[in-house]
Parts: sequence; structure tokens; C-alpha cells
Amino acid sequence: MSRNPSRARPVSRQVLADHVHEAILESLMDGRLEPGAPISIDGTARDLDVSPTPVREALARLEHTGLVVRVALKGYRVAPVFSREDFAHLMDARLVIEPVLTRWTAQRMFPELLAELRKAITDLKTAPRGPSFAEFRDYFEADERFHRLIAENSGNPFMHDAYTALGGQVQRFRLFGGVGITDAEFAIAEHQAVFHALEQGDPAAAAAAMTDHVSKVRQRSIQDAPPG
Amino acid sequence: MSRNPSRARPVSRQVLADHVHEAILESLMDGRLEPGAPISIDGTARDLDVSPTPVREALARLEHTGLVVRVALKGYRVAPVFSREDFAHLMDARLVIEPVLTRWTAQRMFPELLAELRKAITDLKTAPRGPSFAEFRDYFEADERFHRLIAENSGNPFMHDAYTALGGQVQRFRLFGGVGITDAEFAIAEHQAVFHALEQGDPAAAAAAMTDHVSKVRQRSIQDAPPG
DNA sequence: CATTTTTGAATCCTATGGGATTTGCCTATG
DNA sequence: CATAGGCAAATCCCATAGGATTCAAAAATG
Repeated sequence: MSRNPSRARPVSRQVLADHVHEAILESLMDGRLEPGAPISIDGTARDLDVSPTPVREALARLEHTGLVVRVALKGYRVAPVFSREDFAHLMDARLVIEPVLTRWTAQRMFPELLAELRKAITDLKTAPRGPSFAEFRDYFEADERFHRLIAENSGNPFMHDAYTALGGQVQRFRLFGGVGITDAEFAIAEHQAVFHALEQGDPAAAAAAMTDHVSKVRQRSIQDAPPG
Repeated sequence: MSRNPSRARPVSRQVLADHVHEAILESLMDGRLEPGAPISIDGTARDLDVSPTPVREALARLEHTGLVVRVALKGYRVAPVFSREDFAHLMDARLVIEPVLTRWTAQRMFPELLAELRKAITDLKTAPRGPSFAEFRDYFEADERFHRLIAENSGNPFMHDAYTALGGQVQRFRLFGGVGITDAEFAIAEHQAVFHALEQGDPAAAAAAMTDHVSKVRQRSIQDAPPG
């Protein structure tokens, strides 16, 4: 018995399809793959130096998230850009789901979570926000992390699923919607309001602060967003 | 020009993976595959007389729905049965999402939708409800269809996605949660209340009726459900 | 020149094969 | 009897190959 007896296996071994899935998701999330861009199965297989089989499996998983779209016999593409109407719908959905998640999470706060949220807020404030769009990566990442932490800790796995169905789209809009760059100062203050309510363990205030934040994001973005 | 010029192709051709996906989903939804049962890739490939490749793709899609679970190198299984706590969480999530969908749909009612909803209600009332569990298939199907029609017509695709993330689980619970058989009379009346509010085009009443329905389903089921 | 046809490359889709891993069973051992 | 070890079948995982389809650009036609 040369192996660790308490945990015979690291945790759960990964197969190639898992790595491919992560690689594509990363390219999607940090903006390397732009909306509408084709994702060739054989091509990414060559790029990643694997066979097409695990690539097909990874893309099939992603299809269900709405981040990529598939047309039979034609292949996969990154989901197209949002129209202004799509954006409004996305924000309406967030307004239903995120305040509830925030309320529930506020009822279950624990020190480690508070620390992680605090770090996300700090990262949000200190992230460099250069003039170029690519320099917002860290800022967007911290923003996404803050919302995700809240969604993950509501205690309700089904509502978490409902959030993740939206979360990817939100992140994609951050990258390609053209917003989030100009309103950082406002957004940071709104995030802090949510954080403070969570810190106090006040569910009603936390939910209200989240509602306020999302609805203001909606307002600002619909004004600023390019026509579409 | 021998082909129809307005629609060169039927609609969108299907590939084998699509058929496999449908076949597995059907087995899942009508109860042929019980919770926890293994779904062998090579085995279903033999059953359906295809190669394992499209089966892998179909299962990868299903994995993200939560209806099947996958362990690397061990394979896929039908998701395990719900605990009583899981059920409560699922109903809490429905209570957030379904009333909103109902309100929005009530604002967009049109004759065809009303007719389809009316048919679902009729089917619900006339479906045979024998003593055995298998004889509830049609009843469950009509129930699922009623809720799905509302979710599909809210006008917000993102909220629809959030619902479908739950919908499959709800249907699975109908089949294996041991409820829904004893409370049919109550449930039919509650569905009718939702339908009447929709018929009147009264969003607030429709949302309230849906809230009433789901919360009562929750109450009844938690009482009746077997311990777990 | 505009439109259609053809041609070839790229890509999708799926069957096949085989190495790696798991699982069940059978045997051996204490 | 309980446990450990080993073997065989089943299964997962992935690379490969080739037929089917799409796409784009060249060639042909009017």
C-alpha cells in the first residue's frame, strides 16, 4: 500500500474532456473568443493537441449553458452579442433571482465567507482600470466573484443552478456589452452597500441593496449601451 | 431549382446525438430509468444501435441539467433520489421563479396559448388515475405541460432557462417522490385557479394563484413524503 | 457582367479499435 | 468466517479514419 490510505485518490480524477471544457470556458470568459466566432471541433482539437472526441464532449456540455450555440452539421459558435432587449431581459431575470439569493445568504453568514467577500470588494477597488478594455479583466473577475460567492452560499442548490444559468451570460455581457467600464465608481459603492448589509447579517437590507445595485446597473447600461 | 425556395431545408436536420438525447431524456422523464440507475455508454449504444460517440455527446448535454450525474472513469448514473431537504429547496426555488413567470405570461396572453392551457387543464382532469403509479403518466405529463407552457411564454428567455433548470427535477420528483398521486383533486383545483386568472389576464391574481399552488404542493408533499 | 455550376478544402459526424480503469467474482490466506 | 489478492469481463476514455456535408472560390454559362 504505497498510497495514502485515507484518501486513496486525489479527489476525483480528471479526464481530457474536463481539461478541454475548462480551456474553452476560460477563453469564453476572459474575452479571447468573441461573440459569433466559430469554434471548430477539429481546430480546437489540433490547438489543444487532443482528438476531436473530448472536444465534442466539452462543447456539448457548454451548449446547455447558452454560452455557445450549435447548429447540426454546421458546428458550434460563441453565442451572438446581446441586443438591448436581451440585456433588459437578463437584468429582469437577475432582479428576480439575485436579491433572493442575497437574502438567504445573509441568513447564513460565516467568517470565512465574509472574508472572501471582503477580499472581492478590495480587489474590485484596487483592480487597475486602464483605458483599454482588456485591462478590465481583473475588475470584471472580482465583480463576477462577488456575485458568485453570494449565489454559492445561499444554501439552496437549485437557486444556485438558476443563477449559474444566468451568471455566464452576465459575465459575457460585462466583456462585450460595452458597459462596466464607465460606471465602476458607482458599482463599487453599490457593492459595498450589499457587503455591509451582509456583514450586519441583515437579510432584508442585503436583498434591498442587491435589488438597488442590479436595477441601477440596468439603468446605466441601457443608457450607455450601443444601439442594438 | 427543384427545392422549395422559401425553406430550402425542412427546419434543421438532426444528427444521431439528437435522437439519442431525446431517447434518454424520455426514459428519464417517464420513469423507465430509476434514480441511481447506471447509464452505460457502451450499453445504450448497443441498445440504440449506434456507436458510443453520439451517446457520449448526448449524456454530456444531460449532465448539465442535473438529471444525470457523472463520475470520471466510472460513468453516468441517473441522479439519486431527493431527500426531504432537497425537496424543500426545490419548492423554495419554484416559489421564487414560477409566480414571476406566471405574472409575465398573464400580461402576454393570446388565444392560442389560452387554448393550449385549457387543453392541459382538461387533460389533467380526464387523465386516468389508476391505483398504480405507472398509470399516472398522462396526469404527470399534463401537469408538466401546464407549467411549461407558462414558463415558455413569459417573454423572457433567461427566466425560461432558469425554469427549465428546475423543471426536469420537478418532473423527476413527481415520478419518484411518491407525491402527486394522493393530492390530485386539490392540485387540479389549484391549477384551475391559475388558469382562470390567466384567462382574465390578471397578472397579480395569476402570480398569487401560482404561489398558492406551489406552496400547497410543498406543504402536502412534505407531510406525505417518506422520510429521507 | 451576373448567375449558375463545379470543384476542392475544411469541417462535421460517427464507427471502430485498443489502451486504461473499474468492478465483480473467485481463490487463497490468516 | 473475514479479508486480501488476482483474474476476467465490462466499461470508460480517447485516437484514428473515412463517409457526408458545408463552404468558398474558381470556372463555366448566359
